[in-house]
Amino acid sequence: MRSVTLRCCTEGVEEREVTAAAGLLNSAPGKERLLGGFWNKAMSFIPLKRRRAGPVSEEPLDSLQSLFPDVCLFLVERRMGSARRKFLTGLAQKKGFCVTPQFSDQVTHVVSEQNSCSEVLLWIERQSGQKVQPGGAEMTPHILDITWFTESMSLGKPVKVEPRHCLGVSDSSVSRDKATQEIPAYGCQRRTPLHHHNKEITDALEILALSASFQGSEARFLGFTRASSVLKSLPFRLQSVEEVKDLPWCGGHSQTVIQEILEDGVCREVETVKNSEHFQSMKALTSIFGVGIRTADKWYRDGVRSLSDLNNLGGKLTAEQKAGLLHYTDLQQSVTREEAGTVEQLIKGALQSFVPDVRVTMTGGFRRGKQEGHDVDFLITHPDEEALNGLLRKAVAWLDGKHFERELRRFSLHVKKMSLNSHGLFDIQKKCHHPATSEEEIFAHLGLPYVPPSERNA
DNA sequence: CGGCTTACG
DNA sequence: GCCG
DNA sequence: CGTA
Repeated sequence: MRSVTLRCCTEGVEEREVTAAAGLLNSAPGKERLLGGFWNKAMSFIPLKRRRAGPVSEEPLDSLQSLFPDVCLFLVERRMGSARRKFLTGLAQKKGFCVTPQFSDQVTHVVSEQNSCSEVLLWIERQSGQKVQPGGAEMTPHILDITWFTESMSLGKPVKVEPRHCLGVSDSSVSRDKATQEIPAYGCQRRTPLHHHNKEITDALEILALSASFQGSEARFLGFTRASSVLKSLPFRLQSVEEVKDLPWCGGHSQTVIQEILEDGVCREVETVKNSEHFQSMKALTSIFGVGIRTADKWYRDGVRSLSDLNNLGGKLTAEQKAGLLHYTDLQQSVTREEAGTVEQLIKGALQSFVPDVRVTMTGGFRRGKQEGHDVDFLITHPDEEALNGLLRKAVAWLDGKHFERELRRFSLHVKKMSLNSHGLFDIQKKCHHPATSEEEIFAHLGLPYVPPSERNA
């Protein structure tokens, strides 16, 4: 096992991390040290005296009357889930929209997420017993995608209904051609499951990405990584290279790779890279904690090829690298999901014996559904801070999945002109922070459909 | 042809 | 490497 | 420069 990372948030204190040293859990004294080691540090972030949760100014319901009398929303809970529906309802009400919990003929805008039009109609009919006829008589509701909702929330008023917001009237009228479906360009606009249909190809592209980074080209690394990410989000298995011609990021070089894998099962360039001494050495050397590309490459030019060659390097190692080498095998061990769960219970139980209302949430790879990982991430939070500062900082920490997070920040900056940093969203042009209290609100404010953690493996 | 996440130790 |  |  590699490490346990805790992000600790408390009132008035910047988010801080405490990382326990590696391999401790495996030994009996290790457990002691695991808890003892970062324990005091972790506890020191939590106020000794529990502050009373401050007077939370609950907005009275009658102040939430609709600003838009001719608009009545109904949110379809199917595939949205009650928690998210509740959240979106609150968001809309805060912005002055009327949202009805029950479908009725008062409803003007039906909003759904991940349902087809016919699914929505069927669902409403079964739930409410009412027949809905979209596009028929003039007083019938719009059947809309969540995009209409998020755009309206961004603007603070109902946007004009456009064809792109509407779910197709009949499923057959919508093109079902899998090759022509629009795949958005940013990873944070797509759902990316951990397990997908084109692993052979994405593995190949990721080898080339890694190789590019070993050659010092972060840019080419990104190129291959984005191509790989797009293919991970495809809901089907590629059969021909033609199918990627219109996909973002799948340009000439990537297409060559894809075609070769599809036709021969292997790609010549990828095999060459995998067999190359530089690639193998760089992979071995950078696997040492504290050794990055620059150091590894310098060592390579000095003739170092493997870990054992490092003994001849003598004192040329930094303290961190010596530690990295010392704990090398420990650090290489991986943790199973079950072990992570055990650690979670261990930490949760122990922490809560001190401070009853502390909350422990697992984040990182396991939250995204991975069965194995090289570290376990937790977020430790305390209600005092939640009441005061909201959940945003934690939310940002939740937006994991390295590439996903990177894409989210790039989208935020380039499309929305907002910087997404550890303090939340900062509007560059208006020079102001946007009040956001949860992970979902970040997506909403960026006008993005919500992507659950398990689909952030971009 | 410029740009490619962000912050921290 | 790929896009705007 | 390295880590996440």
